[in-house]
Amino acid sequence: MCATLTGMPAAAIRARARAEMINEIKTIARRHLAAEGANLSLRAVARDMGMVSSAIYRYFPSRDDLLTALIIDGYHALGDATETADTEVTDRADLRGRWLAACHAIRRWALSNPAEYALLFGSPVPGYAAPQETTEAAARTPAVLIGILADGRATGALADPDPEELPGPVRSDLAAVRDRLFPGLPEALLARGATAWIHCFGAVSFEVFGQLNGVIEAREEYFDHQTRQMADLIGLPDAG
Amino acid sequence: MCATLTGMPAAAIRARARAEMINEIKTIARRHLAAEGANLSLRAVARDMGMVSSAIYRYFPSRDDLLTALIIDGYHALGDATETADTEVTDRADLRGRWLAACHAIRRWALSNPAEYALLFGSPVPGYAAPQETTEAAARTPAVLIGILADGRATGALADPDPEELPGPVRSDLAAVRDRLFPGLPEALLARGATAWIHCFGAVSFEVFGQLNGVIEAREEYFDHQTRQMADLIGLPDAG
DNA sequence: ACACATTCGAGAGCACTGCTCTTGACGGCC
DNA sequence: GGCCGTCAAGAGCAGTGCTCTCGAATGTGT
Repeated sequence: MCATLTGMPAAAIRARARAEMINEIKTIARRHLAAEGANLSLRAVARDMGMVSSAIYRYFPSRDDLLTALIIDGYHALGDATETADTEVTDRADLRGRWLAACHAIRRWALSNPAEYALLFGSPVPGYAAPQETTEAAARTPAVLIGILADGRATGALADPDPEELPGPVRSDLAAVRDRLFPGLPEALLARGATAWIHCFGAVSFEVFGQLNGVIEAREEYFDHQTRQMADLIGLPDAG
Repeated sequence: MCATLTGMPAAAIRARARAEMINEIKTIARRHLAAEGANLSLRAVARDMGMVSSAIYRYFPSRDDLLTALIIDGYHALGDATETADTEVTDRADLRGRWLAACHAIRRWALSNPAEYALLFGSPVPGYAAPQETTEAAARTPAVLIGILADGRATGALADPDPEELPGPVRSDLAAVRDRLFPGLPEALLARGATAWIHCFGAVSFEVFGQLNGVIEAREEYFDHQTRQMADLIGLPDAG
């Protein structure tokens, strides 16, 4: 292995070791997160790595920075899961199928990674303000959902809702989002998509945060049913 | 004041002092919760009371028990707010008006008590399992919402949705809830109400947990708009 | 009236946390 | 060989939840 490294400048190999170290810290931190929930202990992570706690601070200046890194990774993981679920629907014109696939992917990811999901969408940490990078990564998941609607409008499958159904201030807020991310999309269609996305988030949070305990047992069917109701609200047509 | 107490048996006056102590602890704990978020410190509460931390354990066997008490209080406060908002609508036949009033009351309470709201509906504490008492208190708020639908069905204002729109397992889960709380209500109507309630929870959580930051500024109008969309989904008629 | 039991607050102490600062060991670069 | 940046280690600070023991009240039974 030295053979492969001799050619590299010293700075590069150091940077490489550093990156691997950061990755290992994040991996172990994720494991702790999954096992014990949000109160992540730097010392415990350090113990698992056979290091002393102060050494972690060489790589993350504070616990919050570690959490930020995990949050960004989480948003990307969720975004990836949602994107692939959408792209795996071969019939691109099947808007409802794509919508359902994306929503189910969100739910599945959340159930597989409840602690990370709680980190992303649960109660915010008191003193913690999400830096700009997180909001960019966070936008990926709703972007997939709204993208389905944009596709539908582009092909004429989705009619433009009456813009008058939106209150003025809401319309201009949404217009700003539209201009940034989905040029040409009518605000009212964006609003319907946002409502459905917020419902999806609510349904997943309800389940992951335990509010469904003792009430609904057929969780997946229930989620599917609700998602279909919301697809109706958006006006997503059945396939074919 | 001794005059008012001399007649009481000693046990009663002790119990009274104890109850006042418990109330003061909860009040101060709530203040800390509002100021610094979920990581409530028993020692800080004790300091504010001029007591030593171990004395708190005379009244609450653990921090989790204090949290449980705060959670139950919170559910009741939210339930009260929602109930009064509904009952204050004088035209009891105005189902949509009652629904909107209740949802707005939920949002207002959450915005006024974000830390308590996070305690109720945010990420669950890792080792913490909500005892039975909390779920009873928790049921009050959705009960108000579903009660509006039950009223509408009783007066014939709300038609029964097609029961076939529900998957079998979901239907039997909901039937169990119905038999416990809303006898006679069709499962499909209950399902629509639950979907709208879950959306309401999602919209409020989205706002309280900061996911709307930098995206929507006209928060109240936006919430109102979404709630009206959901009222349409339920089939709530306009007033009159 | 005296002894007993209960209740309560205080204090010390344990094991743990995030974080800071200092120290000493490496390993390339001039 | 000397210099400098990088790194891990250790001690230490202030804080946490929680347990245990102690002394001081206070009301009760004899």
